Amino acid sequence: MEKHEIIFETYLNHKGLKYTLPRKLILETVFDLHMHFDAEQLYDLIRNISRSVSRATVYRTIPLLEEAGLIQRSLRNEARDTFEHILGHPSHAHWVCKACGVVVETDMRDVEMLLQDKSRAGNFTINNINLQISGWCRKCQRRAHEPYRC
Amino acid sequence: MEKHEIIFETYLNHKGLKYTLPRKLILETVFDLHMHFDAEQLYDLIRNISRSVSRATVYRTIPLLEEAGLIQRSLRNEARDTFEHILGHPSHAHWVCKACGVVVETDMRDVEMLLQDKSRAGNFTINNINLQISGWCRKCQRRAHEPYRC
DNA sequence: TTCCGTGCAAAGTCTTTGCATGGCC
DNA sequence: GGCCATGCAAAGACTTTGCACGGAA
Repeated sequence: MEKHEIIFETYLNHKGLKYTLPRKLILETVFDLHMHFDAEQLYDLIRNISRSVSRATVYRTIPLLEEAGLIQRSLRNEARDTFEHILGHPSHAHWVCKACGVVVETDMRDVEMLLQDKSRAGNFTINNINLQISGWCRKCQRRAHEPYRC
Repeated sequence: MEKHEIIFETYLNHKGLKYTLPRKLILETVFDLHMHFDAEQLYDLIRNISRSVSRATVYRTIPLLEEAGLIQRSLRNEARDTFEHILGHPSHAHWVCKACGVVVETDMRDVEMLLQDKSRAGNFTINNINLQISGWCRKCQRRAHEPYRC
């Protein structure tokens, strides 16, 4: 049994809930997926595996995964809430290009150390960090210097 | 005329759009408000001033303010998109307590400098930075050490 | 028996859009 | 006239919920 499964099952037990097949399928799909996702994408992927998981269950399971510390809310894409799994995923920043939309992730352990210091000073216990930088990527640089991109 | 007005009007002109009264009221309300807001709150506030601005206009103006670089999307609160104005507002981090929901802002110019270095290395032009740290505040510390908050 | 889980469809909430009107150049 | 702005109401897009059935302890 993989680590994320153990965590999820432990979490569910603590809450008096059960590690059922639909929940198992959702968890596995999330951890097979090495990218951001939204509820609909998750639902589609699971549908490919099994017809027996409903959209409602997907929506109901997402907050559980969040509470268990396995996924976190991420950049909002268009109108949809998006998430990413965070187990064994070192802290990273998202650099989002406002012109072409490309998202690049970079390590941010240095930033994290800085924040850990601050959190000690402020008596705050960090659970997770979400750092998003928007601007213009190398390719779109030129456009960034125009007054307003039209 | 205040700085944000000049910026907005200039932006609108560049796009061939007009700095109308509803847009003026919305802009002013946003800059009078020193906190995060969502479309509905903004609409309510403007309603107190004038009956003559519709919800649709508020929703249509928000993306313009965003494009003009005057506001930015922020933490998503419940189901609503939220924003904050960013002119003359030094970069700051949001510390969000997962237990009580309190949000504290702190300076993050040091983090910003670090990121500026990285952006130069990666040939990325930063437009703005959104840093959100979730965890538990001083008061809710104890709960943070329980296995799962119920 | 009791409590939890799930699917389905309906309801809800926030946001976007179509259309007709009205103003400005 | 041509273009843009706006209100209103309708439509859309996601997400949440009510309800009834089914299953495990």
